[in-house]
Amino acid sequence: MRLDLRHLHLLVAIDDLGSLHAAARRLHLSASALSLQLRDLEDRLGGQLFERRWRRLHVTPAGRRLTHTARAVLADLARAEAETRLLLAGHTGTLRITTACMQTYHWLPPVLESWSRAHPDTQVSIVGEAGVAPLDALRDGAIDLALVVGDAGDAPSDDRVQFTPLFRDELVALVSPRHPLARRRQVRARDLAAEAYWGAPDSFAPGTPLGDTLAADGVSFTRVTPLAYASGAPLEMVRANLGVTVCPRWFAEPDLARREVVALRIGGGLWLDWSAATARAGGSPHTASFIAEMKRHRPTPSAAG
DNA sequence: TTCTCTGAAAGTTTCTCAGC
DNA sequence: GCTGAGAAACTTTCAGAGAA
Repeated sequence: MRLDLRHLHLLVAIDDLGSLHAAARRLHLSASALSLQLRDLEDRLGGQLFERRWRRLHVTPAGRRLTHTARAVLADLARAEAETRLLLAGHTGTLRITTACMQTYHWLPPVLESWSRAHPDTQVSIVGEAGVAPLDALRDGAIDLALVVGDAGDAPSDDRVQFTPLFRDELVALVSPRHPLARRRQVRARDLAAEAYWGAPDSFAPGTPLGDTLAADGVSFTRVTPLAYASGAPLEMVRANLGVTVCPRWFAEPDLARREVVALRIGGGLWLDWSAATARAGGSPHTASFIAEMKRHRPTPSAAG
């Protein structure tokens, strides 16, 4: 069994466009050539990748699996090609970063914009998949810099990783102004546990500030709807008075300013210390200037509570 | 010889439109 | 609104050409 690059291009083009004819136009081939390629690929794999329905091709579950990988491989290859061109042209390379928390993408754009203007020869690449285990990615050399919660005191002892404190922000509970808890300035973990929770379950996983507070009170959320913070959906649910969510105060600052939600301190206050983790040796020479740029754009003390 | 391509032709399905 | 004819669009198959 041997998959060629042309097969990957074929899969993605048909999946995108829904027909062999359109895919052929995109790939600058004849439809008959693509038909043969597709049949060849299906013969090699021993099954259908696209279901022929009338004049359209619909991807099968098996085809979807392979198409997903084809997209990733082609995207990776395109990145590698672009970076290689930059290197060959004398540019200084790429700064690869990741973050352990999707919420940071709200303040990263101005950092990226400002830093890229000052470093036009260096491309910043956000390695999203490394966010799952950023320190591992750092040790493996897959990234140059990771935005993480915590510092050297929280991480397992490792001489290869260096932490630079960036800022501290407060984790608050958000409710609608119409919610009964909205009249309070402060809530206990057990008050929140009785509510419907909208947000990522890993935000109250064991070891997180919220998870530890819930555990200390001997309670846990029973009605949880997993939603990505980056989608904005948890805040929409809170605004509709359908429950609570917990996130950094600065993240909800626009909604707080418009009085569309109310922020409540949890217990005596839950705090997140954000750091930039970098490799002590062998990393990109640009990490220091990027960290300096992040410090310039960090959430302000008033927004961070 | 093998692989990959093009072009022609056949067959299928959808779209459009006139006629009822 | 329904029906049928013709046009258009599409996939598939086949024969043959060109490159390695």
